[in-house]
Amino acid sequence: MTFTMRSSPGYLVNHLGRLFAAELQARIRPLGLSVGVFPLMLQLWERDGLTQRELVDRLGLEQATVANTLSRMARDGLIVRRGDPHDGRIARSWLTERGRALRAPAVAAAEEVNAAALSGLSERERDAFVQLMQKTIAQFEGNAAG
Amino acid sequence: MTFTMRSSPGYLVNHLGRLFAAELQARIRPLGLSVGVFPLMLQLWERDGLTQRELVDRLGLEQATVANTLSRMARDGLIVRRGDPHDGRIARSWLTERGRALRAPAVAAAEEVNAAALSGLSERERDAFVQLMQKTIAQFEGNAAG
DNA sequence: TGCCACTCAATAGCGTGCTATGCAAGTCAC
DNA sequence: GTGACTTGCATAGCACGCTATTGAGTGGCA
Repeated sequence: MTFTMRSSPGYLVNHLGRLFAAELQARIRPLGLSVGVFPLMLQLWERDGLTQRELVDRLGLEQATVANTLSRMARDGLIVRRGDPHDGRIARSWLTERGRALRAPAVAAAEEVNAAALSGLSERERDAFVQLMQKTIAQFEGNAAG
Repeated sequence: MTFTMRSSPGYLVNHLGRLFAAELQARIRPLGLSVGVFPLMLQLWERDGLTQRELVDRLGLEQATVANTLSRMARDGLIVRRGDPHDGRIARSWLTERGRALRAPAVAAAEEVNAAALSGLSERERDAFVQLMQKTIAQFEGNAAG
């Protein structure tokens, strides 16, 4: 059994990830969003005023990555960062009006991308696909920490 | 049906891609390789002396990405680039001895990552997973060009 | 022959991820 | 209360992907 890219799960998942990201990028760019900020926005739309640490824990990104992304988001007027009155180390991120207003169109865009990408699969296959990914992610995160 | 990250194929595939990449990175770093060069090395191990254009076509990356990656590979002594004697525009990439020697351990590392990642799935599930990814990739590439 | 269009590759500039490091603020031991 | 540890965030520097632009070489055609 020789190793080939086209049958390597690692390669396939990365390649597919790029395709998804490019498609989403194209659809949310007109809104002034980009793929990197999207997961952060999802969290903040859910609940405002999170700390950087909380975002790191929820998203599985590194602290430095979140710090950089928040900086861009602040620069682009999606959020404002304000210190916590009780703990001087903490900076909480709050959506601006503009950031808040993007929720519906952005989520719609993401749903469109998902639907288009999986349009060649049956309902059953789609569910299986999602479950296989969740299971594999759990496998990774079950090992070394999370 | 509300939108959630944990059930969004796009988010899952990207998250899983990062996990795979991190795991592979950790295993091939001791060899002096990184995840970005890996697909290019696979092509060159298969056949030496490819042009940048040929690599772009085989890998579905942008020309600029391949150019940058080849530069790093040359800097790190994995390849040498030599012009084509018949066409002055073309630069072909040739593996160095060192680059050539890394094939076996690098492929072994990738196979280990795949095996570890999918160790929680049955044989049947693994096959289904790979097929679902191939099918979804084909769906994407079937649309706008390839 | 001389020009134009095309192709190939390099480069600039940026987003998004990482590791490593530093600093300021809080906390705990004593 | 002081010193040491911990926690939260920022920054530097790099890999790796992208778009856009540039420049050099080829080839066709008037």
